[in-house]
Amino acid sequence: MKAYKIPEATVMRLSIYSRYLHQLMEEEIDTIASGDIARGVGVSSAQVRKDLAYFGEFGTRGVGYKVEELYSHLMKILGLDKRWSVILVGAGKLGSALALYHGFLDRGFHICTVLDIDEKLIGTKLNGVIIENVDVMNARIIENNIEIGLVTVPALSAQNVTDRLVESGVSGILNFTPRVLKVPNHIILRNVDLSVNLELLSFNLGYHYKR
Amino acid sequence: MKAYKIPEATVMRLSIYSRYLHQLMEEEIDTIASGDIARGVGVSSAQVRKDLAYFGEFGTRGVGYKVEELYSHLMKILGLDKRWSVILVGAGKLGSALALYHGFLDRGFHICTVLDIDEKLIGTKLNGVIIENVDVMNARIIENNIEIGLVTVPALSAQNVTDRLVESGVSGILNFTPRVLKVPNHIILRNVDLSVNLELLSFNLGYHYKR
DNA sequence: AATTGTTTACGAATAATTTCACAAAAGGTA
DNA sequence: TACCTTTTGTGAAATTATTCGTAAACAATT
Repeated sequence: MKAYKIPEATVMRLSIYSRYLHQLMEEEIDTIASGDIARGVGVSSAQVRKDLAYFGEFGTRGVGYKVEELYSHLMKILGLDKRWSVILVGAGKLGSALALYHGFLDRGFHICTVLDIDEKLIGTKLNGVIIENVDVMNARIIENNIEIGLVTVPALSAQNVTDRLVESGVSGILNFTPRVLKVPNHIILRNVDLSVNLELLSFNLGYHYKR
Repeated sequence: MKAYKIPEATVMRLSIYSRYLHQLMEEEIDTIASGDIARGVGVSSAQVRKDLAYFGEFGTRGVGYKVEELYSHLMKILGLDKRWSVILVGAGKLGSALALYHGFLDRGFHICTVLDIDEKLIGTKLNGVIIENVDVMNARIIENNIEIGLVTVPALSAQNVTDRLVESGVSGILNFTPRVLKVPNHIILRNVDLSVNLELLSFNLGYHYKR
């Protein structure tokens, strides 16, 4: 274990492993070998061990891993042993879809503030949270200790909203718009493209390599 | 150009490039260099050229690429020059979120059938499409020429729904459940995890490599 | 206590992807 | 026409990620 730079693919897989381990816990299985995890999530056993090796030694030779123990290690590594406060900016189709989706809360991401500029939306509730005017952004971020912002506004407002999120002090931003956003170095930015997966599927269905 | 196996990362980037080119078309820019695309989407110019090189020679040395021309090449490569008929199985929180999201239709993916087993949902409309009982799956897939299925049911039903989709003749499946699904070799399967991006963010925010 | 069968951890080997660097092609200019 | 500038296309090099192969560790059994 040396752990300087962890490959993104490794982190993604850890997230997958953790979900699989959770499933095993429900099935009351308490020990598992890398090969079983591998089969369970569709990678190689060497991959599983290599991924884990970035962070330490969690297993017992000849035995495997204690499910609960490994699970909590992974959750800790992923930063999911705490509750994250999240602000959602843009309560349109995509934004409200995300707000309604339970998968985030299940993993500790609590959308505690939802903002928009549309007067028709402001004041209505989304999954129990009142949609407010973007003007209150700074106040809400500070009072709720919000660290993560989800940007689901129209492309043209994306950079503006992002700048305001940064000024207000969030540390991470998940950008759902198809725009490249500029943020200072200390801010973690990730871009999400919902339809890219469908397009990958479309490519694989259609592209039967000419030549 | 040899193009046997195209890296997945390349296909993802093509999708990004295509969106950026579309933006350029709206701005009525008609020629662009790889370096500009690169800056626009946040990769290196060599990367852009390498990615394109898998599929042919689209540019003019000393000049760059004709925006519209490259755009339509990319859309063709990605299989987005046609309309895809899509079936959505599972009209719960996540399913309805996806059905309401416009981004899919914008890229040619038309969700023309939505199924569920919940009597309370069946008969109601989602984005203009009536939710029907899963019993009609086979009929709808055939009559609408559906090739792609989105699985947004609870984890426990996922494999069952998948099997039925395969039997009914879809060629591609996008799995939104946290389960590893088994499909025959000729079926293209992709797994999507909505919260994995948030978790990657969480990891990057939290993990300041001990040792 | 010795033996056997597993399974991890990890360095080494291999494979895949990205970046580099430059010749070749095109357009513009004199 | 010759020359200059720009930018592509692409092998080669560098980097990054994955797989392989095996020693070491452990449990179970005799």
